[in-house]
Amino acid sequence: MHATVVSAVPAYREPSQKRARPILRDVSSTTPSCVDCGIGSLCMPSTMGAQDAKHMFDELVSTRIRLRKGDVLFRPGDRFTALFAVRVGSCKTVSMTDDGSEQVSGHYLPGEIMGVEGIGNDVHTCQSVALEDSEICVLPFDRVEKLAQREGTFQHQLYRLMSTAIVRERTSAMMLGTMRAEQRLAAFLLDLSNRYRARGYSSTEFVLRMTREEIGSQLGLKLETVSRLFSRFHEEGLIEVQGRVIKLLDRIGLQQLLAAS
Amino acid sequence: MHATVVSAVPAYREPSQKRARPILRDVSSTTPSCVDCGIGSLCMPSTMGAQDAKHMFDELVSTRIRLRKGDVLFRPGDRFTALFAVRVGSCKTVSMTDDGSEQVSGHYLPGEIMGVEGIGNDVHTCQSVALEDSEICVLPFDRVEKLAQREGTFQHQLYRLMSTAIVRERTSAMMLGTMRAEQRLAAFLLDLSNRYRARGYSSTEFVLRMTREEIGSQLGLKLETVSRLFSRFHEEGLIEVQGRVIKLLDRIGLQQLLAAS
DNA sequence: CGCCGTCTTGACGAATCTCAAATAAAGTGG
DNA sequence: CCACTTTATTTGAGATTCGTCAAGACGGCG
Repeated sequence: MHATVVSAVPAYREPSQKRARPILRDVSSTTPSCVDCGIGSLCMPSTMGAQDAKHMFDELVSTRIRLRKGDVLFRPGDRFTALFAVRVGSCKTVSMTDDGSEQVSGHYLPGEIMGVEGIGNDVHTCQSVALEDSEICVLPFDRVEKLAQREGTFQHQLYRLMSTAIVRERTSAMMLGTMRAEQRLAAFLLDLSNRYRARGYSSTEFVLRMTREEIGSQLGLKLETVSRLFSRFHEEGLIEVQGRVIKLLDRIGLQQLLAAS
Repeated sequence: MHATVVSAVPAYREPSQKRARPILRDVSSTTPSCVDCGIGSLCMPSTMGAQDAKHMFDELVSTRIRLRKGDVLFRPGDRFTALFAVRVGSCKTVSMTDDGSEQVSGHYLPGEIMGVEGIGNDVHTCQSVALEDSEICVLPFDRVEKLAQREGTFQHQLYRLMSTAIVRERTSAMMLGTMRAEQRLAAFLLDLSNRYRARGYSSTEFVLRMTREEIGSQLGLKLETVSRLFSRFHEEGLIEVQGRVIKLLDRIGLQQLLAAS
């Protein structure tokens, strides 16, 4: 929809898709440093001590950006200059095929890092959009690179970050290639549940930040199919659904769905 | 099928899946160096001069391995110690979901590098199998790492390699999520054609090294569907099929298939 | 309170899978 | 090199899954 190419850092100020928005605020001065960040060492699962990791991050994070729901953090074609860590809130990434169709390709929770696919190509290849009001830590890549060069441990974390991204994409390709609709949705819910648990949130009750259409897009399904499946899972006593509020009632049952042929 | 975990380098000697095979020969001494390798700078699309790149590679390649069709280069769980560049032949990678289903996740031609997903996790997460008798260059990762540390340009190549892998996986997820069967197969053929052209082979006539089942697995389709589509493409004058020998007759037509809703 | 985006549900149709059988090709042992 | 065995491919018929189209309900926001 937008073709404008802008640098996302440090003074990113692109308006949202739907309406004019105030300039995104740099909230660095008003927020605590990485050392006190509640995310802990989730940002990069670390073999370093948590404290070491956090100090490193303090060195890396240049600014923080506040996004409002629907705001775009970066788009395809934007020059890659930084990685982005979700601090608060959540984002989706949307990719496009050459022929123009779009698909939700990623979903990022606090502590997860976006933009990795841009390393090495110097441009972003997808669009990142806030699913709710969010706060994003900006990690300028030149700093990341310098630190990686100086600190072998950190270099390894960077490799790990990229490997993880490869494995994540591959997992999602596997899901789309081998699973039926109900299995994909069950896998989606279980994955979400696990990631919430890892962040200290409830793993059995959470709010979906994506619409049925966005979930469907990520899973290669139509929104009606997603809706029907939620209803069916509900009937079968696997989950409880109230709009976007989900309760997992029978985790084992969901896991069995996955195993079933 | 096999659970044995072995180090793939330098003396990899796993028998094939079906029958005992002679120990894989290290053919380093009998083959020319990277400088003379016909692949040119394809191994890592490079911003360096081709000569520089080749010399670097000479420094990196420890041994070469000869695989016979069906031989396994590495498996999930194998310790990651090296990257593998296809020199001659071709390989597939096969990934497994937690519930045990398999899918072909990658297809590597001469000059392409396998094993990237193992960087950072220290284990391989998929299985690599030769689709035909092949020759593989082994790039021990400690050497890669050292060179990357010393040479900024090469470090960047390494990042690029990993980014490319991310984008490749994402592209394949997009295909599976948004395209219909005929579009997936058309995209598969066009991609193959482009990659053969980039290697100086005919882009209009080539031999498929995968079975219908393997192609289907990669595209999230059943072998019968792949077979039917080949027949239909043939009827429609898009391609000519003789078993695994494919001629592209109407590239435009195939591309139009992709664009079509 | 009414509008608009989102969600649910039904009926129908198309795409793809499953099962089955025949044919073709490739690999094996003599 | 041939005969035999095994594996791969093609093709058909019918079943299943999921998408499409359409209508109505729900819910949040101005």
